[in-house]
Amino acid sequence: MEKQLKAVSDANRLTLLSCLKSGETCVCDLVDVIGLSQPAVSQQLKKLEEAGIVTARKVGTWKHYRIVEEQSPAIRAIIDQLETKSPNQCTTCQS
Amino acid sequence: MEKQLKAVSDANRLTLLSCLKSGETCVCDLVDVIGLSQPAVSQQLKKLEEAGIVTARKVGTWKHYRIVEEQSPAIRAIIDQLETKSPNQCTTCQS
DNA sequence: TTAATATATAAGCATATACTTATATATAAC
DNA sequence: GTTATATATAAGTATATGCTTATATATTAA
Repeated sequence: MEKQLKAVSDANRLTLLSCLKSGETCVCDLVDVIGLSQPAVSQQLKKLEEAGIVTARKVGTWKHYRIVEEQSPAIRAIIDQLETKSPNQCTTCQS
Repeated sequence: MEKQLKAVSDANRLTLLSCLKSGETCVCDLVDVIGLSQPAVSQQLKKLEEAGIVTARKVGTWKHYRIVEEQSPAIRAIIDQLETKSPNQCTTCQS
């Protein structure tokens, strides 16, 4: 429980989750939204993944992240409480 | 939201909340449970208080902390998911 | 095969966090 | 008033966190 809560208790990671609420999103689109460097976003996504909150699917060079459906009630409630944010989709990585 | 999540994403503070689920508890009893120094517990309680998750009532030299009833769904769900832990009550500060 | 692109990992660094010990404050007991 | 007790605050320090830049890896395109 602590690990999952640590994973979501960060403004940037909450923003990532807001974006992922709109559906599967590739890393490059998330980078545009967050306004951090690509490695920073990659590292944040890794934390969310290690906590079991998001998962990823590789499509060519791209990687599409999404929120794991099955969640504890607490994590579910946190995600539900986030606004949904729709990042612009880059033209290259639409699958 | 971030502030509240940061406040609860710590093992010791989650344990404090577990204890407070059993009802109003004075600091000295919480110190016994946590096994940290008294100042450490005091500081953790302050974080929870500043996040609006707990509140306190002073009774003489003692201070009784309790969980704030009204909570956002997310924080509510987190607290609900914690087990209830009943700390031993010290003989002096029973009010 | 070479160049370009998407993502991940590594290393370094600045800031945040969470303890500790020491001390302050407030109340109670004598 | 003096002493003891409960709690809070302050200062110091070790570790964790979250960026950055540089580099590695994998895939695609030419």
